[in-house]
Amino acid sequence: MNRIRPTPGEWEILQALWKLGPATVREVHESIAAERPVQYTTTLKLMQILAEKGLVARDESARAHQYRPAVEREDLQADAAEDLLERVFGGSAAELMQRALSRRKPKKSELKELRKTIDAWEGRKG
Amino acid sequence: MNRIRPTPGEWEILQALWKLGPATVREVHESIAAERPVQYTTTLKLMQILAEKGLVARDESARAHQYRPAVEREDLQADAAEDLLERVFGGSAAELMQRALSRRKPKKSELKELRKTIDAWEGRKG
DNA sequence: TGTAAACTACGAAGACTTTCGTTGACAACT
DNA sequence: AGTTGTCAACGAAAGTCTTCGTAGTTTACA
Repeated sequence: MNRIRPTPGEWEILQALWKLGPATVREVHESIAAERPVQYTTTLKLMQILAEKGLVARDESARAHQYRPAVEREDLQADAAEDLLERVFGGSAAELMQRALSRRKPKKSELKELRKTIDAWEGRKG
Repeated sequence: MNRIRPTPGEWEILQALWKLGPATVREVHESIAAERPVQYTTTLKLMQILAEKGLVARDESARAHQYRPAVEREDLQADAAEDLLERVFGGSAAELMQRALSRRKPKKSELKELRKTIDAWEGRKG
């Protein structure tokens, strides 16, 4: 029940790690710096904090440490989604869905995918 | 494009105001204090901050000021949902959906409602 | 060997958030 | 009039988050 709530900065690092696979600070930093201006030591610090918190693991055998996520992406995503669902949508998934797409004119393919997700549920359980 | 991001404490107040309708600090406070322990002045301070930020309006003509939301609930919810969608789910609504319900065994009625929401979209636009 | 480059570690500033105590005004009651 | 209760305003402490500079170490190489 106790949710892990990475900060926005921490999410950014984690997303980069999931995208890159095990990576050094330098690699993560360049991935992020391609999107927005940020100093190397800022990225480093965030990654050290994540390591302290146990959200990433690191291999220190090489001089440039290798980092990798130490938690399942799906679990963190579920934590985040549930948190929003409860705090902001009073538990109504339909409302969450509706608001998430309300300003966005979802594509047909997206709707199809959503339908498929729901079908999978229906099949799995009532 | 610039999203309004109430803090968790601010959300709590806003939810109470949407539930209660225009209300005094005392009323909001008692609604919240029924859920968790909190001092009156804490609630007051949050509401003053919300007023400063323009997220609530207040009528000061009576001694006990009357507060009401000054922004649309739907807009704030959309801001919050979009933020999560982008930051955590890379824009994939289907994944958001899936994670939001993954540990929850959604009820049939809930799935039906979701389907209805999607149908509404399909009808409104492709 | 000595200088430059690449790293990690560390600390700290500045902003934001939450929480609450204190103060002073006003009101109600005795 | 004096005491008690309710209210808004304010300030400030404690915690968190982001950001970056500085220091010190190791590696590369001229």
